[in-house]
Amino acid sequence: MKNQALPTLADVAKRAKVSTATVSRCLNFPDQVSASTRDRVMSAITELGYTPNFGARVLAAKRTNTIGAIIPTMENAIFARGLQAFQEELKYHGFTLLVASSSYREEIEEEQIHKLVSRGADGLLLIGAHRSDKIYKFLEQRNIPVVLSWVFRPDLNQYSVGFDNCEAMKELTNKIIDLGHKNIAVISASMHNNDRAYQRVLGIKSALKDANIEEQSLTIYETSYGIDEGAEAFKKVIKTKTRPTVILCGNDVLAAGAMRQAKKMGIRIPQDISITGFDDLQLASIVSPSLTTVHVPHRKMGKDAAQILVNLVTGRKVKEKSIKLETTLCIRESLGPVK
Amino acid sequence: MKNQALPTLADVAKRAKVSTATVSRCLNFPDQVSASTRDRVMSAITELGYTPNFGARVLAAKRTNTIGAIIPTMENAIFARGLQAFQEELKYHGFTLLVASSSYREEIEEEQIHKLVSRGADGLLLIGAHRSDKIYKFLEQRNIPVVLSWVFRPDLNQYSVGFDNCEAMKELTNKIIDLGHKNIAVISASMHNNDRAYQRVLGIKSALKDANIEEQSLTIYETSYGIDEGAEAFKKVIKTKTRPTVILCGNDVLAAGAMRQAKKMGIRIPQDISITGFDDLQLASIVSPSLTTVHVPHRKMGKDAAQILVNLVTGRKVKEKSIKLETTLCIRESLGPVK
DNA sequence: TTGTAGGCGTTATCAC
DNA sequence: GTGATAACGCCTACAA
Repeated sequence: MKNQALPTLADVAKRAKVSTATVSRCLNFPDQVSASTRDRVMSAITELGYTPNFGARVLAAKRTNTIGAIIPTMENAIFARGLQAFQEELKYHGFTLLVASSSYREEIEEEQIHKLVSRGADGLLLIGAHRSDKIYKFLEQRNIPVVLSWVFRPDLNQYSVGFDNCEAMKELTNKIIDLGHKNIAVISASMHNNDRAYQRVLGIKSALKDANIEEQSLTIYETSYGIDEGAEAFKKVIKTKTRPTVILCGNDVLAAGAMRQAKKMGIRIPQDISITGFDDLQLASIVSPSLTTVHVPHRKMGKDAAQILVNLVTGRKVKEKSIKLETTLCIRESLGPVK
Repeated sequence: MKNQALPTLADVAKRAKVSTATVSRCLNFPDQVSASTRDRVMSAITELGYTPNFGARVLAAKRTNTIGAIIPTMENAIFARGLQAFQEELKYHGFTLLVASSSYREEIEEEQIHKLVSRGADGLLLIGAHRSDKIYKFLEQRNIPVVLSWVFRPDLNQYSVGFDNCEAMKELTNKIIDLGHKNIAVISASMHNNDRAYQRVLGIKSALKDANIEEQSLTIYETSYGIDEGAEAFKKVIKTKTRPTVILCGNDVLAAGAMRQAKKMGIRIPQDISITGFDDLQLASIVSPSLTTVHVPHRKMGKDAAQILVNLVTGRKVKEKSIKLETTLCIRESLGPVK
């Protein structure tokens, strides 16, 4: 009852009075078959409501036309949007996307990588570069092409398409220093296993150094992803001895939380304190005051990553190992000069 | 070169000096195997870096422990968040999630349904109820359990877990009428193939009727999903002869767009015009004025849907065909009394 | 252009 | 507890 037999290739073949090989060809290489038999086969297929069995097909053909992607979380709009573009491009090339999420946790990501590979993913899109050598070796041994995104890391022996997190944040920090800010606080995502967050903070430090501002005056607060987390962090950060005149947040969501909390506490932005984000989510231009942030070319990143992966998987050459995309500063109302 | 042979069950068996059957048992029913041989097999597995071949497994076992989900778009946070909960619950039960998106288009959804089924999805999560009989028949014939979410539709012969879109919107509209509003405009998602949008507008009409307000005074503007679309719609709607005193938006994103445009045009919210949304995305409480909206229990919906699907797929009984979840009104600053 | 037949890596049913 | 072995549904040389 549960498994009433589904039609198979053989059923179609019988009905169309041809061999299974011919049916298979109709599906995979239609022009190797004469028009008349093809018609006969095709109508047999629709009459029977036949759908090829994916498992069998994979087993026999050894490729799946499937690309896997692992993102930290679907709840973060920036990944979702990049992935949408990635998927559209894959589809255009006849590939299917398999998504998994890691909840920002390294061991879960490894688990998901194994799962996607065992499901026959022909290639993988991963976010960021921080992961164990072991897992990179595993993928190499399995001959599974990997593209890292959200980072530009020519220093690593991996394909990557993304932007320089360090440089982007440094640029923003320079701007902030120009405005006279010296007491700077940072609300960052956990840097431990997140090289994007780490690099961003690195960018801040580098800018400070260039400006001869001592690192001592830099308060860094690490927290996890979320609006409430941003708000909570703001509470903490605001009470450091020398109150910061600006808070650089590692992403827009943390910044939105910080802004919410500031308002709640009657602290005016940017008059009393400036706040900046990173990502340029839609919400950045909607909140008021509008949020100063760094625009990330998520759609282009997704599309480029898809193209590279398709090329790698189909055995074509890929010129550059790493593609660098530009970010742009979005100076909006939430950043003002220090008084 | 491309496909250096991966270790198979047979390789493991040889190395552990047992039969393939035993290795298979170690993997699937460990306690049917003696501890000593199990240890031997397990170490052989790690030494070889063996991973089971998914395709072969599916072919032989006829089930995939995979549930498919098709959402309109990953870019809409509300779906992404519901899906996250859905996925967590599935994982807890040992199932894997396969996601696809339809771009709000019926024919693409059908295509994706076929794809997921051919990939061996044991069950399917779909959003809303609007789709052809043909596709429902297809799924029934294939014996694939389906759960609809985002809607509560006891009138249909399908499992569903969600809320009553009509009732929820009616409740909000009643509140609005209480505040004295009579000139009402609606910015809705396209209703053509979207029963959630359709039902929401139905709720508005129903409330008007109950209050003896003639439908003539109701302006409905349909548009597609997006902030910019909401802004554009606002421009149009605001210039109807009798300018509305309130605009009900079909979702928070459209509402955010409308608010942005209102500000741009110097129209004050809620003094000059009230605006409401639907979904209660995080942005609803962050924008200012904060957005009056309807809270949707997305996480519970995802979790419940996962549980039902797991039960159906594993052949267990499911008591109720439709589960109704409650929505809650979130009255915030963007809604005021009519002057 | 079409057909034959072997094999892909597992699972599961038997015996032993 | 363990081992043979027959499916599972499709692809793809190789032949015709």
